[in-house]
Amino acid sequence: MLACLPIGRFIRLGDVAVKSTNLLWRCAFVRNFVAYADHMFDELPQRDLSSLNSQLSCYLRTGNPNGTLALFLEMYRGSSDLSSHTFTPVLGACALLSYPETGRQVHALMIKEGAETGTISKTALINMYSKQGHLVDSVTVFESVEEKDVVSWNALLSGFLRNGKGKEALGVFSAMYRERVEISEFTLSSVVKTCASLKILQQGKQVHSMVLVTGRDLVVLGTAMISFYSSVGLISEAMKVYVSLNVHTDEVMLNSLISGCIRNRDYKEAFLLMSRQRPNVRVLISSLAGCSDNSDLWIGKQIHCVALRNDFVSDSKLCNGLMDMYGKSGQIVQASTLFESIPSKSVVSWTSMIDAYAVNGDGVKALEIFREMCEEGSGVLPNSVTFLVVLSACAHAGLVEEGKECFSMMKEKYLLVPGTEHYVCFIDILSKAGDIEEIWRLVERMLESNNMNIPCAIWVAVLSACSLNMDVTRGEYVARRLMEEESGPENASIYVLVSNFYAAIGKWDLVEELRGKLKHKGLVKAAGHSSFI
DNA sequence: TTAGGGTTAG
Repeated sequence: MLACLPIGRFIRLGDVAVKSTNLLWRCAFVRNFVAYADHMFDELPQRDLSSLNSQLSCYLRTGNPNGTLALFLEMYRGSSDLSSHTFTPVLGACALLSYPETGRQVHALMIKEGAETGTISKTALINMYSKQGHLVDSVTVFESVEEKDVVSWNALLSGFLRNGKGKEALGVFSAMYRERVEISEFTLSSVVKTCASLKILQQGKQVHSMVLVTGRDLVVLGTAMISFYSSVGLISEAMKVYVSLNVHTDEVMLNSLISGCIRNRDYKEAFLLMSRQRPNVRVLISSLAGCSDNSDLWIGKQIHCVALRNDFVSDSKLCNGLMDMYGKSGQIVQASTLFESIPSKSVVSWTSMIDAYAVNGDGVKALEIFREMCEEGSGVLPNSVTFLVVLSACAHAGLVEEGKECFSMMKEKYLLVPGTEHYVCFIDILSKAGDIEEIWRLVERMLESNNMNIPCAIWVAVLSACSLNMDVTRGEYVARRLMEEESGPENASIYVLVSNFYAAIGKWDLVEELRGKLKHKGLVKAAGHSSFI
């Protein structure tokens, strides 16, 4: 990987705003940096390397990553004296601000300065890459760590978790056992969260036992356990954890339990718990998310009232939550009124509003808001979630040309790489328009560029398209590929899909064969064993 | 100087 890094292309940070063609970077740079660079450093009493490094991490710790980057820029301009202690907070700031190119450039500079070696520096790189979604780079750095410690392992584990790779995160946990790494409370915390994201009850209970055995950081780990039990629908178990810990003053823990109660529709308990502390913005936002998921307008309105009484409605994140709740409950007028009331609309505000129109069946209005967002005056740029929402709106409303336009705009104007979900959505748009030829051209391009490796979800979308458009030959090809690649009983939905395709084209013998196989697989039970070891 | 618990959009 190191050979691929842009050392030769390293540009002074100060010049990047002019030279980079990356639109996102350019906007972020102009908006955030210039104000800092001019004012902040003359007042520093000492300017030796050690005090400057402390200042860098101080900015980061106090929630001012722009300050970290601005000071680094100043140091880079004024001195060639940089140490590994300089780079770790800078990498943290890059990760926080989502400056992908800057992170790579800092990595390149670390190599140039000889500051890239050592477990701590490399762990900071593992985190930076994983926080920016570059898991492959993160893993490559991890593999290059000569003396891996529990922190570098934990960084790898939480990196997988952060990027939605729960199974891989559990794989890291197993590897830690194999390698006899002494796990820490940080490891357990990430594993609990992984179990929650995968909604795997048995493994989560196993980790709960480990938590009880270690007996460390029970407030933090207890909160993670409360979230876990809430997410698998066992709010009574979450409550037991809360009661057993006998810690009733920790706001984070109480917030977790309250939003868990809302998510599990235990409203009486939620409001009882809420009365134990002064309401705070965070608990209302997470409770609203629960209402959105449950489409529970009545409770959402109650929370809106609590927010009004406590003067929280000036908080734009809370407004986003309210807007989403109203949108998902079909109250488009209320959602729109809230949207208009937000003075500085973020990409989340815009995306929520677009989605509200989309899920209420008004694809045309969703596109109108999207276009408004893309105008220069809006001050925000659409991201990959925005495009997913817009493509989904086009798919549902049958807006084929608009969908095509958005898909190419995403790649060409906003330099965003479409993910699997975007392709699935786009294939759906083309399928509904009957354009199976265009779908196939897309598949062929993906086969060429991805070295024959296309995610299963995309093949599923293509097979649905073949089914809908009665393309028997290509459908059979896709069905064969899917059956070759997918073999576990956990993929029963693939069997059903392929079987439905054969039914649609009248090949009943194959339908029967598949149903037999599915039945057989369903009867095969795995031998009992520990889930992790 | 590195990792963990409760917030908003898919």
